[in-house]
Amino acid sequence: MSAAKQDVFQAIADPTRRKVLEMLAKEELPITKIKENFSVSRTAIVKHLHILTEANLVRSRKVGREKLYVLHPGPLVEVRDWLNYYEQFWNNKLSMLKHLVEDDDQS
Amino acid sequence: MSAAKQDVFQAIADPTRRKVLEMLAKEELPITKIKENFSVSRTAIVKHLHILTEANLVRSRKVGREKLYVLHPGPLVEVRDWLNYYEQFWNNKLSMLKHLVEDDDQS
DNA sequence: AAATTATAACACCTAAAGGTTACATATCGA
DNA sequence: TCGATATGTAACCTTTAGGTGTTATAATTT
Repeated sequence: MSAAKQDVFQAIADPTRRKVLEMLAKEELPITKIKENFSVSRTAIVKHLHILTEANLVRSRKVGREKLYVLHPGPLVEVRDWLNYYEQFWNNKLSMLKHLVEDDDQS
Repeated sequence: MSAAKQDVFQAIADPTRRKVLEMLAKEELPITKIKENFSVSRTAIVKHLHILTEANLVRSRKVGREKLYVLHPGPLVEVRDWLNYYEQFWNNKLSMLKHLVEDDDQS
């Protein structure tokens, strides 16, 4: 009965959404306050908040006429777990894969 | 003079690309071999490889008529650094933010 | 009660993402 | 050299992402 949940990787792909997450990590904020930090419309921000909510990365509660959003970091564990698999490569623990991290990295 | 580089967060947002990365972490592979693991067309795979290349997540070299791809994990550091900022929340180190990780997580 | 403020709900637009088919080119093996 | 194999790429299609503006509803303030 659950609608197709938004993928956390897809949710954090957008720079605006990452910035929103950063704001909500520091404090609980209503939509209007969040919007103040961006040049896009409030409607656009609301859409991003919907996506973040579907990915379970934020939670909201209604207080008076305001809707307050806050970070819910739980799903980020999935990203961390995914990353952990690749840690071994830049940690240089597998000598047979040493060449992968030895060459110059122009990024 | 550099073309707008692909964002690594955007590059890893697609499940197919993540699966490709996983394959290339294990061994260097030509396009045709990569394609065998997916039901999409070879052209689609090539496009994904282009995006991964632009994000500098893979490297390739031509050997005979084959083009061999391999993982280049370097740019993943950016994701790790980004994640590290959020580690504190699920590590429960900031008591004032305890409520963020205490509630049930239905994911 | 009236004016203001915060959010919700639509309808709509454009560009990009992700996919396809078709065709061209290059290399290998016999 | 010829056929099979590997890749490059152009043209096209459909869906979605990210954005807009407008209108409606609910709570607050004066």
